[in-house]
Amino acid sequence: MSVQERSKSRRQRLLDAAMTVFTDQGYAATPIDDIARASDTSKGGVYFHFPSKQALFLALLEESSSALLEKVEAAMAGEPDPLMRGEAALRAVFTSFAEHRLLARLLLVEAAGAGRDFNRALMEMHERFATLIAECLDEAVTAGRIAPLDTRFAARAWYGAVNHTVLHWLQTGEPSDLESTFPLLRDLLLVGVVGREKTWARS
Amino acid sequence: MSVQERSKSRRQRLLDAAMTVFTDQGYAATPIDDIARASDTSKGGVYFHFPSKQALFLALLEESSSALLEKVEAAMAGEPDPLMRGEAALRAVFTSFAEHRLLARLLLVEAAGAGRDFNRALMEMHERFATLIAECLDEAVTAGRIAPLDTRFAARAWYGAVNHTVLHWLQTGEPSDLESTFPLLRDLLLVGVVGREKTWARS
DNA sequence: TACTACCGACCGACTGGTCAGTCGGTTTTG
DNA sequence: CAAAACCGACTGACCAGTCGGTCGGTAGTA
Repeated sequence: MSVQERSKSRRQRLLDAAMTVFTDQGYAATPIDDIARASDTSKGGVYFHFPSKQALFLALLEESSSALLEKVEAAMAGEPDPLMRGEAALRAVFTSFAEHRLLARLLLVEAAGAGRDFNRALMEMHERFATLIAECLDEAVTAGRIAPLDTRFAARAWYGAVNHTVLHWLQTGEPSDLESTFPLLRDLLLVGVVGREKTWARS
Repeated sequence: MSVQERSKSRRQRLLDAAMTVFTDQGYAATPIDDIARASDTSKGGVYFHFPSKQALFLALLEESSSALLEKVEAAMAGEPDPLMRGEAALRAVFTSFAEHRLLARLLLVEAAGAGRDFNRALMEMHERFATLIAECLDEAVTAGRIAPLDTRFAARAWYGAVNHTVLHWLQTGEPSDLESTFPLLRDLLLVGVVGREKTWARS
């Protein structure tokens, strides 16, 4: 294996370990040594790849949220209808979190209370997601599919509803199958925007 | 002032200072000495009233959320109609947060990422609020005002939407007048439950 | 009233442990 | 060999919690 490849895989190992340990113990309560041990490397190795503990956490946040965002955009790409696209986005977030508990914990729990610097980064991420939804709503308004409204605001409310539902699942484990709640939530949210009489033609 | 009175006011001074300092710097980043200084007392004094830093934070959480809950319940007490009562509850949460930024920051930001032990306490608090809403919805269903649905689930989604809206306001300061978004949010949420054709008779 | 004995509230210097970040040395690769 | 990657002992700062001590008030006594 070349040096660059080795280095890259090292870096990835570190991020993976950081994900596990940070989400298990929380940012503040996690010593760098734990990450070094969990990644089967060393403290010096961590500091070779990342300038500080904070930078490591930030990189982890960045990497994770970008991956999620890509997944969501991919899911949306297939749908021509704006409302369908919105639904697809929401569903993608849902299923991703359901599959990756740690990701959910990282983005929704740990990042929130880890300090001022992280809050800003986290909020930016939330806004990126909200923007995707808002754009769908905008298009739907333009197309006359739904009545005009403050789409950014509605998008954030949606997103908040999703987050809190996932959060509840994270903390209590209920419902055991997170994805089963998706249709419930989708209907609740969509009706709020399109009105009951036009509700999704679906089960 | 009697000894007991003095002691009680001392304790309150400590909680007030803790509120200020914790919400400013975050739980982990706040040394007890800072709270001692901010309350114009001493480290020993803090540990006389609270067995540990964690216990102090927990007491603060408990006290704050209980106060908020009482306010909400008081607001609900006046309304005979279940849907009105739900609206009143939501509005009370909204206005309380708008008036007390620090309270919002404590309950929605700091408590979230301060560690496992706190998450449980926080979740319990969220559930208490969600229960209030769910009970309104249940009554409304029984009265035939709205179609049957998983009311606990809907209540949590509502609550999440509110939280995220407040959170966004906290972090960005937009909109400058938080309470102005209440009608917007209320309509969005209520329509999701009652359907558009029955929407609140109001502006 | 005056004097004393006592006690709960409070103080802050100190301790023991922890941990982010450093640095001189070692290994691996090209 | 040179350079990049990596290691882990070490340092300095920081901080939760402790503990011996002070002080103001209160109760008991005469």
